Amino acid sequence: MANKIIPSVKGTRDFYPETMAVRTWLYRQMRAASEAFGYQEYDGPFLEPIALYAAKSGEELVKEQAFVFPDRGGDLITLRPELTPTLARMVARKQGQLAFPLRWWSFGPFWRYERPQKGRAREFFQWNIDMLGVNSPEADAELAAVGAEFFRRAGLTPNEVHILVNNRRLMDSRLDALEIPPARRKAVFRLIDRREKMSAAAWETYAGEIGLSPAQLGGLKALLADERLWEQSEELVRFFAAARALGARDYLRYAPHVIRGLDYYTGTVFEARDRDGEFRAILGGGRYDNLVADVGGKPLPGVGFAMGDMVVTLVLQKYGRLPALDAPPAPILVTVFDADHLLEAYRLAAEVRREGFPVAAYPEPAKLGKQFKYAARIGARLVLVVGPDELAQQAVTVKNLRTREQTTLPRDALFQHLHAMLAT
RNA sequence: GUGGCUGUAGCUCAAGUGGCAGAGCACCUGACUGUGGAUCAGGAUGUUGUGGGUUCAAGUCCCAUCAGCCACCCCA
Repeated sequence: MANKIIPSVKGTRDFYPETMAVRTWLYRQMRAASEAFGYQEYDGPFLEPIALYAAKSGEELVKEQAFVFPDRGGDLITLRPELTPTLARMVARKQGQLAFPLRWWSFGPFWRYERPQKGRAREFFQWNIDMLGVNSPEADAELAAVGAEFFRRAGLTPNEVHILVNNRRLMDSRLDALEIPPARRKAVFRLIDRREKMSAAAWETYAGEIGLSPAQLGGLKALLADERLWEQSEELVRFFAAARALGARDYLRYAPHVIRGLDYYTGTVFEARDRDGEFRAILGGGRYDNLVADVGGKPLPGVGFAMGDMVVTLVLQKYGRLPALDAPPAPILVTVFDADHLLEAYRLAAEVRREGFPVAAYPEPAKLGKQFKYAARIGARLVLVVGPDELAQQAVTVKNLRTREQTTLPRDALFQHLHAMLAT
């Protein structure tokens, strides 16, 4: 029994119908938000050569976190840890044939060999959405607006989640002003990224370790405290103006400490969080120029974001926004009175199906009590019975499990009755 | 990859300082030889995550391992 069940692979999840319904529902909201802005769905292979990721991505993502294994021919295969390189290749291959600005979105599984924990598994689903071929703050704002649209459709309000925005070029120019050399830029970005995770003292010590002078540290702290820093960036000024016009401004907020981990972001970056800061980022994205050139295409600017299925589900649970997803497999169950009436029951089930109702038929003769109990278990609303009495009068018995009312009616009146009973 | 907590029937959990493994819910059967979620009466269930070790004796102690959770790392 239990000791014989082969365990699932670490960090993977079994999607029972209830959780599968959540995944499907998320997919539907993502689709709705994407298509509302004119984005087309696409997908790539789940298996990719490791070389695709060697070109870019964060080094750790490929070296430490990707599932890599040799296929039977000896080639190294990767279970895709992210979609962006695949997107870059797909675009590079047909660059001359595609209409830009290109708006594409996707939802599918990804794999990363990490230690599972809250909001993070080794196999997860992710929504990716990108616009390629333009380099405008307005395009950036549109992507943020798509994210906001998703939250709105999912029932998450600006009081519960927000999208924090910053711009790397802005931060670069400010760091220039502090005379922090480009060589140290990466370390300083990491420092900024970790501000809220460390104590103030530890953070300042860390700043000293990466070579910041007290004056530079002071300047940096002033930067990170300046909520109006964005007003000095023409890109961000236009970004917020466009977001306002798009009706997404209430979800957006400038946040000087948001910098994002991935190296390839070049301009505006953003991430969504629950406002209590309880969970990790719900989505993350930004402008990444030169991506397509990295895989051999012509240079092409782009902006996009990714949202995993796990954190957003936690947030939706926290705020009680997951809809009741307990739809029964079928609202109608046809019982099998006994072995002699099995085919009669099946003929009835087929007729009702042809009328357009989803119908489950009991798959073998069994006591009616057992079949009624089963009907109640699966959440069926109506139970149909054709036994000897009904057959003799060309009738069907219909029991409404909610009201417990039962009537026997002629077959030609059945459909009308079913429509009426299931209408509410 | 580093550190911490946890692991007992399908589920939630019990089993003073080591002494023959239990309850509730759920499940199955029957009362109800044409009817459900109610009631009542019965019933089945675990090599206590796995593998070693200490002991006369281990769910209970020790070691290892696996899994889950949490933090770090990284990020969705």
